[in-house]
Amino acid sequence: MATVRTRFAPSPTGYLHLGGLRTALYTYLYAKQNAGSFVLRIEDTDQERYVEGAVDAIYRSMRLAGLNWDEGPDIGGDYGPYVQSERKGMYLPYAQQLVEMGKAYYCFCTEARLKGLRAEYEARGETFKYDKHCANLSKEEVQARIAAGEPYVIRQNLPEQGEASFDDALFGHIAVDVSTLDDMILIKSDGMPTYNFANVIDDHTMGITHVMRGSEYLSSTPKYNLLYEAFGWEKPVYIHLSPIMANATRKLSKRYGDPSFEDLMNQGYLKDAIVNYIALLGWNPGDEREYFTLDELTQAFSLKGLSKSPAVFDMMKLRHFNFEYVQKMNTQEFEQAILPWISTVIDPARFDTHRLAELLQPRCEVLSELAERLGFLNEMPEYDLELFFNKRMKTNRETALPVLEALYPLLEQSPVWSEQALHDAVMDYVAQQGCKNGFVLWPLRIAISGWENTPAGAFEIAGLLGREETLRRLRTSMDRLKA
RNA sequence: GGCCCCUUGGUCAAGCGGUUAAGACAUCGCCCUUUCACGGCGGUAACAGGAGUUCGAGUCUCCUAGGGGUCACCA
Repeated sequence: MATVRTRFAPSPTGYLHLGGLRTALYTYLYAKQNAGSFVLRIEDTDQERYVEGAVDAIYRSMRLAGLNWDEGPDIGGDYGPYVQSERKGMYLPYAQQLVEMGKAYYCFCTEARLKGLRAEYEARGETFKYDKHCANLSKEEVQARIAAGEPYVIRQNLPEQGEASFDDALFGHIAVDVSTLDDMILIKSDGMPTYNFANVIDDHTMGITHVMRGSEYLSSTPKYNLLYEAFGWEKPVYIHLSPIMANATRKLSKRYGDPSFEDLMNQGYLKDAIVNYIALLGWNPGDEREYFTLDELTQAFSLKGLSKSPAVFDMMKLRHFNFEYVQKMNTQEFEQAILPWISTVIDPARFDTHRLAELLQPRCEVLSELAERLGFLNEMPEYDLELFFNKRMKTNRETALPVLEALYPLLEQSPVWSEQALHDAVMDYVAQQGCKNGFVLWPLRIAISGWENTPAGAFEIAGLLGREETLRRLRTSMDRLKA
C-alpha cells in the first residue's frame, strides 16, 4: 500500500478559524498515525481575497498547535512549489489535454452575456446552468480568437446525462445526476485555475492519498471525479467533515465574531486545551477518554470515530478543558503563564507571585479572568461596611469591631509574619473564645481585603500583603467601624 | 426552489436488532468549607414525528418535519 500523504490546503484569507484548525488536526493525525506525510499547501488562486499576513498567521497557528508539516511553502519538499500561485504554469497544459479529449472547451463568453443568461434563468425560476454556447467552436475559430487576444476561460465539458459519483469514507456513496451540474470553469481568464481544477491537479501531482476537507465540498466532489476519470488517475480517499457550528443553525464564523484559534489564545485559553477540545468536536475515541496529548490523539484517532452530523462549539466545555489543563501545569509553569495577565492589575514585584500562583491555580479556568480578581491586593478598596454582615457566620458590623480589636495586637505581636504563624495566633484566639471559625475569620478577611469574595482566605491575604499593609488596613477598617 | 447530506438530554456524544439508553460539560440539590473556588455524593434531562420490516427497532426501509450544504471567472 502506498505511503499515506495528506494535505491541509487553506486559503490565505485570514486567521485560522477553529473549523480549519480541526481539519488540519485530523489531517495531521491521520498522516502521522500511518507514518505518512502531512503537506501544507496554500491555495491562493483568488488574488482578490488574498489577505496580507494571512499565510504567516496560518503558519503561526499551526506551529503553535503542534501541527508541523513535512512539506510546505516555507520548508519545501519533493512536490513543490506548495503555493498554487507559484504553480500557475502547471495547470494550463492539463486543461489543454482535457480540451484535446473533448472533456473541456474554451469559452469566450463575456460577463455581460453570462449575466443576461443568468437573468433569463432566474426569470424562469430555474437554476442557472451554462448553456454550452462555446462548447462547439471549431478549433480554428478558437485559435483565431485566442490569437486575437480575446479573453477566455476553459470549462469542463460535462456529459448531457448520466451520473457522477464518488465514495466518501464517512458519508458513503454520493451520486448526483450530471444534468443538474454546470460546466464549471477550470481556468479563469487571468490564467489561474479555479479551486475546482487546481485541487484535482495538485492532489494528484503531489501524490495525495487522503483528502480531508469541509463538507461544503461534498456536493461538488462528484464532478471532480469526472476529471480524475478523464485523466485516468487514481482517486484519493475522500473524507468530508461536518462543520463546527456556533449554534444549531449557524456555522462558526469570524464574521459573527466567533473566535479564531489565536483569539482564544489571546483570551487566556491554553493551546493544548483548545486542540484537545476541538479534536472532540466531531470525533470520539470510542472509549471514555477525554484528555489527549497530540501524541495520544495520533494513537487514538480513527476514521470510525468521525461524526457525520455538525457539532456545536460549546465555550463552557472549552472552559472546563482549560481548567483541567491549567491544573496539569506545575506551579512554576503556571506562575510564568499568569504573569503577563496579572501584571495588568498588580505590581508583581510587590507580591510573592509564587504563592499567588499556588492560590490562583486551583481556581483558574481562563487566564484572562485572573486579573479582575486581584484588584483588592494593590489597593484597599472603598468597601461597604455591610460586607461585615454574614448570616451564616453570624457576623455583622457590630460583632466585627471587638473581634478585630482583639485580633490586632495578636497579629501585631506575631514574631514572624507567615501564614502559619498568623493562622496559629488567630485560631488560638478562636479556641479561647469558643466561637465558630467564621465568626472571626469572616470579618478579618473583609477588613483586610474589602471584597466579599477573594481568591484566598484571610491568612493567605495577610501573608501576601505583608505585616505593615495588613495592619494598616486593619486600622482603617476599625476606624471606619467605630465612626 | 433543484440536488446532496444530517437528526439520541441544553451541548459534545456512546450505542451498530434484545441495555434500567453510557460518559462528559452545563444545570439543580446535599456534603466539605474562613469567602470564592476545588473536591465528594446525588438528582433533573434524550432516541424529531409517522408508517412499515421483525417475536423484538434508537439501531433496517419509506414518508413527513426540521436543520445544514451546494447551485460563482470563492475556496
